Amino acid sequence: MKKENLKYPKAHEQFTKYLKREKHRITPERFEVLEYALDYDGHFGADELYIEMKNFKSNVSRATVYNTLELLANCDLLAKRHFGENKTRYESSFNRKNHDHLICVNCGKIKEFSTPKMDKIIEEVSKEMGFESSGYSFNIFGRCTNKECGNYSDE
Amino acid sequence: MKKENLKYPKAHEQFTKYLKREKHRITPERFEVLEYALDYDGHFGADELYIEMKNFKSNVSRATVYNTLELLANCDLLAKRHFGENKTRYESSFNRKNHDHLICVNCGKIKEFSTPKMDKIIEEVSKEMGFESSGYSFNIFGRCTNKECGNYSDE
DNA sequence: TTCAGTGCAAAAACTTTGCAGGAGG
DNA sequence: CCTCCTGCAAAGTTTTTGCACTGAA
Repeated sequence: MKKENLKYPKAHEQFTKYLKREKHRITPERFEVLEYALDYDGHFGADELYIEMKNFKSNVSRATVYNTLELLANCDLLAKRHFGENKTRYESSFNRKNHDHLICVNCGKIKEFSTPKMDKIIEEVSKEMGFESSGYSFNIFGRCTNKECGNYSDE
Repeated sequence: MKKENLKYPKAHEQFTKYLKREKHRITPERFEVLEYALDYDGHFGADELYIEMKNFKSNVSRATVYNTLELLANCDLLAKRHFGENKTRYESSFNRKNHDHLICVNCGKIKEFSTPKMDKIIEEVSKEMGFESSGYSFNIFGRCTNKECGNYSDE
């Protein structure tokens, strides 16, 4: 069941431009992955998205999902994340501002935050170390201090 | 070939204390992993260390290496790292000060840096978000700007 | 027409688990 | 003596690869 009407025309356009520029072919499967990825609420792993798509009767293969997520990350429609597990997670970065993460090691919840100070630090460090930065990851691990945190589920 | 003379008596002591406190048994295998881990130059994965130990005719099993590295991380003799690959890396944090990492996406090299500003940011964010922080990871990705960077090897 | 992209399944890379036997406390 | 720990191998998880076929340009 392919989706007929595009929910994210701007994202489609951006992806199309990228694919042309990098001389990748424009295929319906790639746009199908795009739609599901942007629809996904929160962070997801490649295999999770694949399963989700299978549940909705999509025929896109696992290999294509992995391949396409990589492309979507390359053109900044998705952001790659690593939260200390041995798997790559993605999240939509389409029309969202940059942010970093607080990860509760007790309940597993992930909160977002952002601070303008990071940019300055990265700039300073890069200059000092002879480095041209293209991205970063900043995760704080710890525990929520609110009451409802307590029932750990490892996701 | 077990190592007969201990290269890291202080670390042994610290590990022993931890094992007793947490009611884990004190076994020669665990100390053997400790020695190899602290001897390792730079960051390493669990399996890498296992192979290294095998090469030196150690009989310690894979499961024990994985288990022991986890224990060593828990008592702060090692630090766990995730550099955007889907594997856990460790590095000695015994007698070393905290530091963050610059990762060259071109040549794979990892440089270390540290800045006192991170502590302040973490404190501020934690207070603001209702969070009790116990650790963090901060990696900057980009490219070295020096000449010898150019031959990418994915390690 | 051509070759990159696809689907599928098999393999790879890393980690965890089950089990039986052995040693630490 | 009672478990916890160990070694081994098997299984689990996530990602990548090989191959034959298809469809975008």
